[in-house]
Amino acid sequence: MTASQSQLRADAQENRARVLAVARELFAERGIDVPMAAIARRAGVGVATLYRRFPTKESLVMEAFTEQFAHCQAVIDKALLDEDPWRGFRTVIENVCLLQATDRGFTAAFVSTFPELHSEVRDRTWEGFAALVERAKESGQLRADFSPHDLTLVLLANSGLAGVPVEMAVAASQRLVAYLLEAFRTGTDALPPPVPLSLDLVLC
Amino acid sequence: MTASQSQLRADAQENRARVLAVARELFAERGIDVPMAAIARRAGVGVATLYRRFPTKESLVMEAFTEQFAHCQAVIDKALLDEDPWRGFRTVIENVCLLQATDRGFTAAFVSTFPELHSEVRDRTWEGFAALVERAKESGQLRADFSPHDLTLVLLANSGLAGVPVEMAVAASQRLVAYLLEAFRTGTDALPPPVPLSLDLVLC
DNA sequence: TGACAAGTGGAGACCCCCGTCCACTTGGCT
DNA sequence: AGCCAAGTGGACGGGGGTCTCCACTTGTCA
Repeated sequence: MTASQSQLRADAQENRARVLAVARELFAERGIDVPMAAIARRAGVGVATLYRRFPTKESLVMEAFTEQFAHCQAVIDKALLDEDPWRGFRTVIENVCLLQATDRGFTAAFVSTFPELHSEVRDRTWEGFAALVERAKESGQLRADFSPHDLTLVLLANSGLAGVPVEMAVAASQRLVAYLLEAFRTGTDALPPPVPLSLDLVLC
Repeated sequence: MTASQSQLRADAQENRARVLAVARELFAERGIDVPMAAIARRAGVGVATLYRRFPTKESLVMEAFTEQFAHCQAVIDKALLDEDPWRGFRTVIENVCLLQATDRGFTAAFVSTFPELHSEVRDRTWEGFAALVERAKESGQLRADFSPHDLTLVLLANSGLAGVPVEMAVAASQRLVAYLLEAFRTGTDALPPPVPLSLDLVLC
């Protein structure tokens, strides 16, 4: 029991965890633009504490979203094990888009922390997805001119929905994904119902 | 020749025009978040001049994008006159998405100035598009479960591409639109080529 | 229990934004 | 030519963001 996990004092360790939890909450709710002061306030600590644990805002963002990144990776890995190539492909797109629609900060965190520490993760993800695409094409269920780059296209498009209230964003995302999957495939399915989006909603 | 267009002094009139031109440029290039000071600087005037002509930033945005709004309206009106319902429908979506991909500030301007002065324009646009949808459905070329709200969905999705460099955004937008139109229709077309988007590009 | 390193919070330095104020300049009319 | 209202630009107030500094508190270990 010398250093169960780190040499942080017990109270400090607890504070750190609470900050991280609050950060995840607020980032998901309001995006990564929430002020550090807001996170500190809701966590019941001063800003200094926050900066002592996370030297920069970006490092906090990075740490806060690590589990989401891991989740994505897991989704892809699991999909590769699926016996039905199309179902694997579809599941990846659906899950990632759902995550994106649910967690407001996800995309921004993804891109803002991407170039740095995660290049290996990125490569692994990319390879995994490329393999998934290949499999799905070979099985004849995915159109031949689909490009792995289209994943980015989907992600970018789906990120455009981030502005609307969460439940709407989720519904809208589902419909968008359904449309796109239909275009990607060679069959036809029923779409989820239309979402009564209004342009007034786009900014907060 | 008493007051050819306004009672502004000649030099003031020229300054105003230059400010407006510069604003359009910068808004298109960098989005509506460009500082007023940047616009003033590039236009070769002081900020005061800028605020004298446009009491608030929003009014400048509004005025700068009026022609784009009008363009949208014109596109819809013209499409309603098209003898081929599907082509009209498709053209509207393609044109508006192209505008959106080309002009970085467009979407933000659209939504940020929408609630106020343009509600009548909005309604007219909406009605026009709804009619377009109806026509295209009746002709059997547009799927029956397409909702006019899906226009907003398309616009939101397409706005997600705003972050990447313009040429890429245009290409990406074209591919996205092609995918979506394919899903909206009942036929099949060749897609434009894949765009080698990388996630690193998303933020500037 | 006491000493001290580790931890803390709030004030404030620094920066960037919108919008205003005011002393100075300049176009246009007589 | 000369007057003056119209026009101008830069300094500045106010707000909000990130991150730092430092005097004070608190957990921990002997």
